[in-house]
Amino acid sequence: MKVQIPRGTQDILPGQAKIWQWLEEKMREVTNKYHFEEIRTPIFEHTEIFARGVGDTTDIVQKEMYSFQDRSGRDLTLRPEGTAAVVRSFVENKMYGDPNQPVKLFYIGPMFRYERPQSGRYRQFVQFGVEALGSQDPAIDAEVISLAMNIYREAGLKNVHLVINSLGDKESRAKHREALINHFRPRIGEFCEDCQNRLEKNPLRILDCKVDREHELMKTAPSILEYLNDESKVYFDKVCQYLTDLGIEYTIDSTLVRGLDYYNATTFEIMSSAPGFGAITTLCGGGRYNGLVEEFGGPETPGIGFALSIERLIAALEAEQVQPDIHNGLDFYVVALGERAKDYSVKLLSELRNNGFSADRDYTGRKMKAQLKSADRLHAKFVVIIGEDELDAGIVQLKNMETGEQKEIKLATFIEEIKQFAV
RNA sequence: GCGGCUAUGGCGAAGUGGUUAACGCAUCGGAUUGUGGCUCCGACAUUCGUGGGUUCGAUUCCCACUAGUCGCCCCA
Repeated sequence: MKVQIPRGTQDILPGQAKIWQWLEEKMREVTNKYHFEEIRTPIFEHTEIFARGVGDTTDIVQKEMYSFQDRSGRDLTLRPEGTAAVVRSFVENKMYGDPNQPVKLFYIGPMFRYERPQSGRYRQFVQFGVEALGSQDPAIDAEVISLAMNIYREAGLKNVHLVINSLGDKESRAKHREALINHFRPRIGEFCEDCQNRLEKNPLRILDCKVDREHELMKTAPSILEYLNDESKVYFDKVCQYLTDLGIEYTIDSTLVRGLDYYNATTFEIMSSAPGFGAITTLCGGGRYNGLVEEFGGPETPGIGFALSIERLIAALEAEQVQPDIHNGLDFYVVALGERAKDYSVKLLSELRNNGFSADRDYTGRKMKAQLKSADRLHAKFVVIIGEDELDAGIVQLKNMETGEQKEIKLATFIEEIKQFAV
């Protein structure tokens, strides 16, 4: 038997888990302020949900899904992203009938994609995401973006920047796509192999090719922004205006393309510019998905959301050397010497814990010196020492590990006295 | 799916085609019968990712596999 974690997954050990808890707490605080409420959907769905929602032609659906059949032959897939499932739930639970619109939801949980792992990319990773369904007010776009920026700020990141774009509506996109193909097709032979493949599949992608970035056709390529109809243009301007009002800096990048089919109108990414960060700089991606609810059989309902990866957020924290404010001190460590004292320490520990203190002791039969060393290593604030002499005298020694001071405490009034000194 | 690099004790890390596999950290024990952080002494890899090959002999060379890591595609 191979005792080995599956590829692209990771154990989050106690030290790291503290950082996760800290971040999750921050996220709950922020979403609470913005009044988004948590939704928990299953970790797997019918494969159809993602195929339809994310798009049949996307890389996610074509080559990255963890799909399987259950014992009854149902086609199921471990969720590769959160939005499709949230929209499925929105429709299935008829949340469009909720008098409180828009419906503002957030989720946090593992996602799965069958990819070759590298820095910032895993097969199981955790996304935090937000979805606002039922409003087409540019102010909600700005609110969603501001929420994301807030999370990074609360986490303590400095080197993040927002990139925003508008893909317009279906019609604008189709026209732009056609214009791009016409622009590149006559001379596509001069481009790299990847770009030649992109021409029909996703011509927008050609624009952020790293190989051919100096080609003259790149500079003269039609921009999506020129193809926006008046309505889309006004909407996008308004989103940008709100961002400015909120004091959020951004850059407009008309080549910003998102890899999922459901996006339209506003799209955005938040990237890390921290030095030493890996090749993958996208921390967060999101956008509008008007039309997705209808795709799942619901009424016409606009939506916008984003997803961010906790793993990448933590990587960014490390790159910026942000130290989360995490304390894990132990209040008491009980040093017991001899069988009788060890027996008694069980009671002492329980008393301490029942009074709200964190407390631990040695269970490996170490000598006193080693027990104190353990207490020191665990950053215990106090050590309670109990041996034969103390037991006979009905006392314990209370030692302050920071100052080294030590005093006797009567067992009869143990907790009362402890509370005086330890609080 | 494609490519580069890597794989030695709990961790970090030297090393050699030949027989005792450096060192540092951590850990444990002792110096100090019951008092931590400093110091000193001692202990701690029948074994060098797995499988195969070359060889009198492989941890060292070759191949495959597995895993890690970084990058491409694409994405969070």
